[in-house]
Amino acid sequence: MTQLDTKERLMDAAEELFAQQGIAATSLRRVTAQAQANLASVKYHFGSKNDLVQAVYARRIEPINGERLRLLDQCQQLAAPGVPQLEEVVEAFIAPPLRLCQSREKGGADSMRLMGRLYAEPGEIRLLVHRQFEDVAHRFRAALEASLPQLASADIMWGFFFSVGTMAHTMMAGQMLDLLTQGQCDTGDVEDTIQRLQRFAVAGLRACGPEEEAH
Amino acid sequence: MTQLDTKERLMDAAEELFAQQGIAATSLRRVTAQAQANLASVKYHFGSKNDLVQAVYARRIEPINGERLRLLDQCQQLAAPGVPQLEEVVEAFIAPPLRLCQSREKGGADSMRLMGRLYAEPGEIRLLVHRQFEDVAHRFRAALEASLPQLASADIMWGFFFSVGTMAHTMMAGQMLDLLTQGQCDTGDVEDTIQRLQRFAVAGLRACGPEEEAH
DNA sequence: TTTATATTCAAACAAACGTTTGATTGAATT
DNA sequence: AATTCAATCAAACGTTTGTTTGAATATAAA
Repeated sequence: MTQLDTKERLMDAAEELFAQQGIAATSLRRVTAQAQANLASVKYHFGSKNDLVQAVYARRIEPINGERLRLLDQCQQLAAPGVPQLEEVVEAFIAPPLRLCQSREKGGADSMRLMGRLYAEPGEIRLLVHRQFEDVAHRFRAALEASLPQLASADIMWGFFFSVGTMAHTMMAGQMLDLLTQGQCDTGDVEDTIQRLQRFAVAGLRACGPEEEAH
Repeated sequence: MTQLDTKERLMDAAEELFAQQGIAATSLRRVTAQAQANLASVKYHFGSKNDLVQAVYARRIEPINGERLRLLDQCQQLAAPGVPQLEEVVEAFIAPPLRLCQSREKGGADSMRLMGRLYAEPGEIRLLVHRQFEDVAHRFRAALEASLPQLASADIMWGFFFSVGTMAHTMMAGQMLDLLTQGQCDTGDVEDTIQRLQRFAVAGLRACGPEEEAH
C-alpha cells in the first residue's frame, strides 16, 4: 500500500515539475519534497534520477502508443478489404496522446506539455523514446502510403513528419495559444483541438505531392 | 581584437552546447573550456549565465525577425493595392529562420536545433522571446487575415499556431527525419525544405475554415 | 513472540554548480 | 617612462546537485 503510493506520488510530482521547469533543472529534492517522500526513496523505488525520468515517460507513452495501434487496427478492419480514409488514419495517430494526457483529473496539462517536449528533449532520452516509437511509425507509414497511393514514399514521410510537429507543438505550447488569443482559441477543448489538428494535417499531407495543375 | 574574439567564441560554444545538451544541463565550465576562455570571462563579457543565454538567442532572433518583416513588407508592396498571395506570406514567415540558421558555415545545424527548441523551452526564457515575437506575430496575423478573408479570426490563429509548430519541429528534429528515412528525406536541402513546409502550411491554413461542402 | 522482509529516514558523501574576488597582463594614452 | 584601462587569470566562495550509507520503522510470515 504505502510502497505503491510513494512510487506513484514520486512520478506525479516529477511529471509536474519536469513539465514546469524541465528535467535538468528539476532536482530530486524538489521532487521528493512535493511528493512528501524521503530523498532516498528515488533510489529505492527507481534506482536513479535517469530511471525515474524513463519511468515517468513510459507510464504515458505505452498506453498512448497502444491506443494508437488499436485505433489503427480498428479503422483498417472496418474498411477491409478496402483502405481506410486518410482522416481516420491521421486521427488514430493524433487523438490518443491528447485524450490520454488531458483525461488525467490532475496534472493533465503538465503531462501533455512534457510529452510534447519529448520530441525536442536533448540527450539520451530521445533514443529510448524513439525505440518505443519505431513500431508505431512503421505501422502508420504503411497506412498512410495505402491511403495516399498517388504520393511518393518520401513525400509521405515529409508530411508525416510535419504532422508530428503540429501535434507536438500543440501539446507543448497549447497554453500559449490560449494566452495569445485571450481565450479566443481554447486548447482545453480536446475534441475540438483534435479535429482542428486532423484537418490541418490531412490537408497538409494531401498537398505533399507534386504541384497540382488546377489553379 | 582579443576581446571581441572571446565574446564571440563564448557565444559560439554556448550555442553548440545548448543545442546538444540543453541550457540547464550545460555548465559555464564546459562553455569556457570549449571556447578556450577563462571561467570568469562569462561574468566579464555578459554578466551571468542568464545574460549569456539571452545574448545567444538575441544574436539569432533579431536578424530572423527583421528579415521576416522585410519579406512581408516586400510582398505586400508588390501586391499593392491588392493583397499578397497566401503562399508568399507563409514563405516570408518560414524561410528566414531556416536560411539564416543554415547559412552559418559552422554550427548551422546546432543553432537551428536551438532556435526550434526555443518555442518549447520552459522557464523565463519564453517570456523574453515572446516579447521579441509579438510584433512579428501581430503583423503576420493581419497579413494572414487579409489573404484568407473567408476564414474567421480564431480559425486563422489556429492555423498560424499549427504552422509555427510545423516549422519549429522541422528546425528542432529535422536530423531525425534524415535518419529515420535513411537519407530519403534530406533536410540539409534548405530551399526544398522551405518549399515543402510552405505547401504543407498553406494547405493546412486553407483547411482551417468551416467544413467544405464539396466531397 | 520471533523472524524475515519491505520501506522510510536522517545524515553525510564527493562532485559540480554559478558567482566573486583580487592580482596580473598587455596594449594604448599621456 | 609613467599612467590608464580593458581583459584575462587562478583561486576560492557558499550552494546545490545526485548518490550512498546504515540505522530505524513498519509490515507480514513463521
